[in-house]
Amino acid sequence: MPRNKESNQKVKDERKEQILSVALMLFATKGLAATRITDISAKTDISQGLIYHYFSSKEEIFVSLIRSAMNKMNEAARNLERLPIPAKEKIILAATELLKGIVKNESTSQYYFLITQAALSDAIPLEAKEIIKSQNDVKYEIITRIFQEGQKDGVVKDHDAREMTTFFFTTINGLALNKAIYGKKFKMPDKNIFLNMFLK
Amino acid sequence: MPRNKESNQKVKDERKEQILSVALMLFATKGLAATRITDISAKTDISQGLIYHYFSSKEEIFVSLIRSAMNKMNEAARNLERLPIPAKEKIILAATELLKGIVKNESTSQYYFLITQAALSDAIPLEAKEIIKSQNDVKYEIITRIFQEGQKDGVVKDHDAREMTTFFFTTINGLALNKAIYGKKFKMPDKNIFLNMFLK
DNA sequence: GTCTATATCCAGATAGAC
DNA sequence: GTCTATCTGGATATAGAC
Repeated sequence: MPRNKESNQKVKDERKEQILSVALMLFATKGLAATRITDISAKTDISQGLIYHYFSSKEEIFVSLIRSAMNKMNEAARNLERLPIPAKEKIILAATELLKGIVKNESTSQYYFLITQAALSDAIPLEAKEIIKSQNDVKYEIITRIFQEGQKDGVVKDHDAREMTTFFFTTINGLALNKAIYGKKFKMPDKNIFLNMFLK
Repeated sequence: MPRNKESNQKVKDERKEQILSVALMLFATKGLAATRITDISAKTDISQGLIYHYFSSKEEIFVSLIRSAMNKMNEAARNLERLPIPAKEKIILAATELLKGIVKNESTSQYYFLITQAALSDAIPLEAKEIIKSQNDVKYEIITRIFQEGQKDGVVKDHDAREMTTFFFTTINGLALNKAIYGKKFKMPDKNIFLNMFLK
């Protein structure tokens, strides 16, 4: 009965998705250690025991979220680099999309906090830390290259490109955390202030 | 025996300081929930039981740290505002000192993470959240006023002052977290890139 | 696949001796 | 003031019935 197998798989995937989405919210608002399996089970209406049918531990859920967060971000950065537009436009587009993502998409700022948490805290599965260590540089390098290209074009300021990249991501990260803290009360400031750091 | 009382008080204060300084380090690297009283007791060489002689709970230690972090920051902001120098100099001084603090002083970035954690996480004593809520605005308002003064002087860019303040602190916060993540490998970027957001 | 019940463990906090 | 020993609660993870 291949038919049944397929739909079973689908149900299984949906359950996993459901667990992951609730876990993301909880990990982002409470942290890994303070989130109990019972919290996840309550918010998903999936019994405690059943969660262990889909994931072998709380940590595995966390690692799975970190992995997909990093994949999404790197994917977006690679797509940006490939676009057939000038460097300046890429920078403006990146800033616009990232800020928009923070404002509109709940899960974006949640992902940022998850990664910050994972990178910072010792109380995090080693596997999560290693994923971040090995993949975090990807987007840094891409943006640095774009800045350098912009400098050749004469439209990007002549500071060290790598240092500008540090400001680029730390500021985005800071904003995402601020949005996570203040929620709807957070008012996104004008992106042109931000772009002043990089564009002539 | 007032003499004895005094020196007893001194020992008591020292013990409290010792507990607080270890707790700060642990809360910043593991988070509140994942830090166990036994961790604090091990690193201080103070027995578990004795810690409860000085603080009534793990949460109280945390709240105490948050309180002194907010006090220090607001104190610094107030001192800055009082200085008899032009707004532009105040802004440069603030940026310089804040970035220097992040690089030099271990505990500075630890405090930043503590506050971010406390503001973000639901798994934090209400009292800590309330301290932050009621005191966080102080430094925002001070810096906003300084930006406005600088705009009158014609040396600060004509963006909305409050929005610049948001960028000011979110970027500082982002850098502090980055420093906390990368430790000694973190290279502080040139502060002039940062100042480009605000100064003409 | 799904639930309920439970074993096991561990952390926070307390009690009580010195 | 300081320690060791202990109580107690609660959370992870498992077992076993349906």
